Amino acid sequence: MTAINNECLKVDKQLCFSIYRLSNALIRSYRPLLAKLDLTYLQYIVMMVLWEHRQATVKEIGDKLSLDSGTLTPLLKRLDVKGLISRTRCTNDERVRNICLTDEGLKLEAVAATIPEKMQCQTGMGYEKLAEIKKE
Amino acid sequence: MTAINNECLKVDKQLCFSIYRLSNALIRSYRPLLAKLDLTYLQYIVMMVLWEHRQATVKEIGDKLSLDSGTLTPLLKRLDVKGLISRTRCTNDERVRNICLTDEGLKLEAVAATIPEKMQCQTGMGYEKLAEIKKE
DNA sequence: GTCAAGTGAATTGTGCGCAATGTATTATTG
DNA sequence: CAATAATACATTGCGCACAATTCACTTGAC
Repeated sequence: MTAINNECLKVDKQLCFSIYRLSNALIRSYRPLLAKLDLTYLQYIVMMVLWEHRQATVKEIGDKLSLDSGTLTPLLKRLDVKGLISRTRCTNDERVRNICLTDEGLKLEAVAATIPEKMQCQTGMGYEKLAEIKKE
Repeated sequence: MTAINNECLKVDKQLCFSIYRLSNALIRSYRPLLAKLDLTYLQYIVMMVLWEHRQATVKEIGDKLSLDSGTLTPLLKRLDVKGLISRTRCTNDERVRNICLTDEGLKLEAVAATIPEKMQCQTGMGYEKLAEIKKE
């Protein structure tokens, strides 16, 4: 009953907020599984890139995940402290960091491999529908 | 060619990560519009609850948005500092905070009302598809 | 009334997200 | 070759998310 009362200004109608809430909820549901690996969800995603490519630069990881160095640098330091990766400078181009899996990081893939199937109630369904929305 | 090489452990196949990335991208696209209101996306969402209900307790806002007091308390303090809300204690139950719009907070609705239509390229389409996925 | 349990917020600490800035290092241009 | 621009990270600072803890207050059992 106000001057405005715009339906579009109601939370329940917001597509963006629905996706935001869903994203939080999904990551939350990963948490107990990932606790066994001592990884956060984003750390798990970064490890996934490395399990697939064995090594990568910070920029390559950032491009792949749409994340910048402000997010990745501290995260990679934490993975380094955990002993899962090494962060050496490239000899050709000293600006570049070469992120490599350690043996321990490599071994973790076997443990992580059990996670997707435990989450498969979410994954596998609805994926095609997502692809459409993703195009914006 | 490793022992594991699980397709499910590839980032591109991850439904959760697609949603996470989409959520970040959508909120990023709101940022320039919200900068004119001096609000973050989450502050905008909380204001939306208040524009609709005029007042609410911290718990009510938290239930509506699936957020806890650890997130809301500092956010509400910032809205208070901006002069958009007041945070009084309930007289019946001193534990409860009553969050109310100020006149300035109320006025902001008129400015905010222009945002949904500017974002309507995203909103309005794909909404039905989302509803399916949201059910999990 | 008194004690125990429950509830609503606030606090603390860790880890993102991201803009803005800084710092080497490399590439380019005149 | 020197000056400039571009590149790859690192740093800083703010604002979420959320688990865990604490505090104040209320309610319920006796």
